Order: sequence, then structure tokens, then C-alpha cells
Amino acid sequence: MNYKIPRGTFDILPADSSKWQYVQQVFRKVAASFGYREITTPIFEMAELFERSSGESSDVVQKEMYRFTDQKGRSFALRPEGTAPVVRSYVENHLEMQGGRTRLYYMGPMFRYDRPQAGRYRQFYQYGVEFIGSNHPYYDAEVIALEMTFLKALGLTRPRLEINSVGCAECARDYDKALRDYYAPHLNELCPDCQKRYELKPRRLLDCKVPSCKAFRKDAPSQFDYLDASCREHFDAVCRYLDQMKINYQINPAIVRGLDYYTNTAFELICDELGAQNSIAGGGRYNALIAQVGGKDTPGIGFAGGFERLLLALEKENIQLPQNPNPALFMVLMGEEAVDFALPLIAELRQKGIYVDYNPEKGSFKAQLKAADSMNARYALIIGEHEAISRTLVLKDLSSGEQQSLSADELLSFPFEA
RNA sequence: GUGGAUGUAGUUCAAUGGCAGAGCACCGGAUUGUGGUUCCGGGCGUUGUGGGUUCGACUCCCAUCAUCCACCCCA
Repeated sequence: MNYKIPRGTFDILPADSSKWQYVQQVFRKVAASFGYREITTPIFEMAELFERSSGESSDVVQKEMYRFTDQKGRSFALRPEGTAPVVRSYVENHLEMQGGRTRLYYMGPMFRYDRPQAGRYRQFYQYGVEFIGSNHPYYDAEVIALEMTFLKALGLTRPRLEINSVGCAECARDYDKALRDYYAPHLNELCPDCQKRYELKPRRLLDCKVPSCKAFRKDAPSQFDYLDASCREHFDAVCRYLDQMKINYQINPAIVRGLDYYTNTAFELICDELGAQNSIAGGGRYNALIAQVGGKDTPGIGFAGGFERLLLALEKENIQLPQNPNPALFMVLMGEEAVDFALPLIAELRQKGIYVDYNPEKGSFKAQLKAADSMNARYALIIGEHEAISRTLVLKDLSSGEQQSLSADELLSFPFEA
């Protein structure tokens, strides 16, 4: 039987693992500099957590969740997103007791049963942050600034920030009603998808790609006319903070987050070179979520980004990421005495963190040096019969070809790059 | 879930329905004390899988799986 990897999943192979480690490490550093602490939650939760928080009508819940029941018939789901589990943990562990403002970040695999495509997988890796405990617009800008700092630290310049306000629950209800009123007379002229959108999520009508549906868009009511004074003020304040932080953005009224829990600020980071799956991060405010999950009425804001798309974007900008290291030193040993002499030295060098390799299966000098070369080693350490007897070593620089003779002590203090 | 393209060696790609090939990579060798360049040698691979048409299928047809692209959705 030949086993194959499940559809929509991928292995992170050794050739790429250092890239993944690198971007994760940069994210951890940036998050820490903003005062965020890491939280790790299980990859599965009660299915109901996602059904209630994301919304029964959302695509994620309706058709993309991996559900299963355990041996006792309890209903679980592989997490399709990270915010609900973090909020669940926040409420369950009373993290709100530790001061008013809670800053959390997380990273790990998420799961959605979706048709795979470039930049879209069934198991994919996200990083994200949640700021819980304040509705102050400064924090909306702060989480955005965190993401922008992260991208900048990686050297990315092309992603674009788009921002919108979906208003509070009341504004959203008013706006949905206005949209339905506007589209109602044209309902049978809309595409079948839009007819569903009309029922489920009217604001999705605004970014339909079917030309006949697009035609109605220009006279459709605007989100901004239906924001109440405090929502409008909140949005303006967020924009002002972004201006002060010198973060560029475009206001895009069509930004609609897929999950039901979002209120007010919604934003997305878009990298145009990535094709159809061009959103590398997205987030927004969720002032009703915490109460909905059973906590006290507490506002929050956060975002999540996808590592796969981030890596694609880095590739598009030709940004070099760390490769796996090459050996600092490759041993070329001839004869038992040389091996006796060398093995303790190898052990000491490795103890110092220096990458040393040796291949006892290669018989001749030539073959051993060839092996050193194919491993891209920086130096070869040659010990033959003469050296074993005289207790000296020959260190050969494999890029220049120069050799020098050293003692064991000199080798151990040689400035190898660890 | 819908539509389209693609699937040949580790990899990138060839092969008017008529013997499945090449570059790169890989392994071995050119007198076990000096690598990279060079030279020589090394390939039967379930042509993604299963059916069908045909004297004969990598090639045509159907199904299936996978990848990619678009829709959808989103990270």
C-alpha cells in the first residue's frame, strides 16, 4: 500500500523548515515587543464553541468544519480559526483578573474543509493576536501596527492595508435592512449566489463579480451612512491613529469579515501578487464575542495571518530567508589512529555548538573531501597517519583551498561560526 | 460544492496510435595524502490509478485520484 498525504495538507520538509522557524521567531519577537504573551490552546474544541461564535450561517460553520464525535458521543471540531478558542480560554481561566488589558498571541494549525488552491489548504498555519479589555480605538490601531511591524521586520513592502467599519450590532442591522430594501425590487435579476446572499449576508452583494449584479452596486446604500455617531467616531479615531503612526491604508467599504462576531473595525492585508487567495491577514473588533462565549461583557480586537501566504509573498518580493546551515567542519580521517585522535575533538566541538560532520563510509581521501564538498562544508579537517603520529591537524579552507597546520588546542579555540 | 487545465525517471521536460528518451541531480570509477572543473560508466520508469477502443495506447474515450487556475470562501 502506498500512503499519500491527505488532500489539502502538506509536509514542511527539511529544505523549508528553517524558513518556517524564522518567520515564527520574528513574529514571536515582534509580538513580545508589543507586550503580547503566547497562548496555546488545543487544536480541537467543542463544536458548539465555533457554531455559536462564528455564526451558524457562516460558511466556516456550515460546510468547512471538520467535526467528529468522540467515544462518548460528544461533538468536537478541529479548530477552523483561532479567536474563539483564545476567548474561551480567556473566559475559562479568568485571564481578565490579571489587569484590565490582556494581550495574547498564538500560532498553530487551523483546519477547514475547503477546495484546495494556491495559498489555500485544509490544514494551514496561522499566527494571530487578541487584545481583550478595551474599546479604545488606539488598540485597533495597535494590533494593526503590530502586523505592519511584523511584515516590515521580514522586509515585506508590497502588502496593502484595507480597512472598514461594519458598525455595532444596531448599525449593522440597519444597514442590512437598507441593503435588502434597495435590492428587493431587483431580486430576480440577481445571480443565484446573490439571491442567497440577500438572505444570509446582504453586504456580500456588494462584491459579487457577476457583471449584472455589479451594475446595482453604484447606487447601493453605503455602510458609512448607517454608522451611528459613536461607531463613526470610533472609526475616524482609528484612522487618525493610523495616520499618526504613518501607516498607509485604504478605506474599502466592501471589506466584510466572514465570521459573525465582528463589530466596528474590520481590516485586511492584501498582497496583489498572490492571485485569488490574496489576503495574507485579516481581523477586526469583536465587542460582543466575549459575552457570547459566557464571559463578562468585554470588548476585544485581533487579527490572524496565514504563514503559507506570508511565505508566498516573501517569495514574490524575492526576500531571502535563512537556509539550513552547512557544516562548519568536515572530518577527513585516514586510519584508526586518526579516528582515535579525532572523535574526542568532534565531541568537544559539538559541545560548543559547532556543526561538525564525518562520513566513515568514504574510504579514500578523495572520497572524503568530495563528501565535504558536497555538504558545502566551510572547512575540512584532515588527519592522516602523519598527523595522528605528530598530534597535529590540517585545517583546509574549502573555498580558498588554503591549508594550515594546528594543534588540538588551537582547533578548539578556532573561531568557527557556530 | 461548480467550471477549466494538467498528470511520463528524484527533478525539469521530450516521444505524427508503432522499440519510453534527454538535461540536471544522484551513485561508482580515472593506482585509498587532497574536493569543486573534466572524462568514463550506471535508468525496465506500475507513463497518477482503473476500465474501454485498437493488431498495437504515453498518445484516443470513460471513470477515479491528485495538483494548478477561476468561482465560492478566506489565512
